[in-house]
Amino acid sequence: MTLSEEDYIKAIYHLGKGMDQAVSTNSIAEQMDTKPSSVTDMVKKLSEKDLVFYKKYKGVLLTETGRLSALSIIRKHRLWEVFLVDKLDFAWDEVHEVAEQLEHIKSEKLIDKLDAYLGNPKVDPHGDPIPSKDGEFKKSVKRLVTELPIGSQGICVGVNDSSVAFLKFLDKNNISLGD
Amino acid sequence: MTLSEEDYIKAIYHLGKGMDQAVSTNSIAEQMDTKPSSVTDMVKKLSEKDLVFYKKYKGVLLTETGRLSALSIIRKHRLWEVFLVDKLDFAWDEVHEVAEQLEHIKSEKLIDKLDAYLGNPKVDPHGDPIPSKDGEFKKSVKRLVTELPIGSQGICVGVNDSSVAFLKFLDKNNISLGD
DNA sequence: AATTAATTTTAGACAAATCTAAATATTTGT
DNA sequence: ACAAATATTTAGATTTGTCTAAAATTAATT
Repeated sequence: MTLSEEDYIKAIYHLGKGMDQAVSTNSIAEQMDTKPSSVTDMVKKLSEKDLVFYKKYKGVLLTETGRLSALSIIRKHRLWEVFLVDKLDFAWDEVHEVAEQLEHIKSEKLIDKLDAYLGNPKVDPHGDPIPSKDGEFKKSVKRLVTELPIGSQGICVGVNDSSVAFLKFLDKNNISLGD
Repeated sequence: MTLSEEDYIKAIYHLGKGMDQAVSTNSIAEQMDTKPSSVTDMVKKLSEKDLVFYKKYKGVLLTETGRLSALSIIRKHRLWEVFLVDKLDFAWDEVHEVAEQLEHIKSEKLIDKLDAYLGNPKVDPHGDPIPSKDGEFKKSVKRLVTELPIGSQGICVGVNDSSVAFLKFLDKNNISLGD
């Protein structure tokens, strides 16, 4: 799988929310910052390789193979994010761009060893779940505190606003990741 | 700089032994497992970008910019090798292929932080020196034990034969990396 | 020094991934 | 339900990195 193919598969996965939702050409183009015509071309190629189901004008859907490929890429992305934050002291909001590159490194052994080295983490620094080697993971239900009914409980897994001011505010109120 | 350009620059550096030796089209082609005609094309492009000096039929030489680029790539390659061996428990002879991919990751911050995390190592797992951020490094003189005059001293920085049998032999004789 | 051999370059072609502009389908609004 | 708007695909072109085959240059040999 080429770098570009991987990017498309990942985008289709995210837009289709895991699976079962057909994804439009235009939405892929927007997500990937490219033109719809380019998407059509690539989607044909992915279809040839049995990574997606594709019917002209009807949108696109990942096959099981495609879904597993997407999860494998997401697994790598999130493991690298954990590495960057836990080991290299990156801030939450600095890791995405670099992980975007690291996720394409091809070596199963590397990912296995990295996973073990990080202590087999189950979530990334943003609280998103890390799929297991065989593509299993529990969909995390993330909600804004403001949307939680009063009295209910939850674990803090991330912030939308990562400005210094807001992080300081959280600090003052003794709220941090994992609480 | 594209991935392919980086590979060429690195190959030219290695073939030219650091600098000052003009490198032939054919030798680059052989090193990179490609055709001489492809090398000619690429070398023209690198010349446009002032990464190499190029005179038709006369071979190729890195410019100062080219040399620094090469050293930056080599720095990344070797730091990643240290990471793979020291932190992820890879064996000496397993790291090259993966480091070959990791060396192309673009993020200065990443390399700075990785360097610090690894304790600013000066040599990679094969005993080759790691260039500093600004391209400084001392050329290591590596020699085979069999070539050393009797009575002289040295530090063991690597092996040519990494077979299990030979490594066990070294173990029995209490010789290990760094001794 | 002239001819043969080796190396290097050019010319033209190809695959991958993209683009623009035009054509075709589908959806929407009334 | 049909015209207008929107979405999607096709056709043809471009860029990057590569290739083959042929031409040009340099090196080697007798």
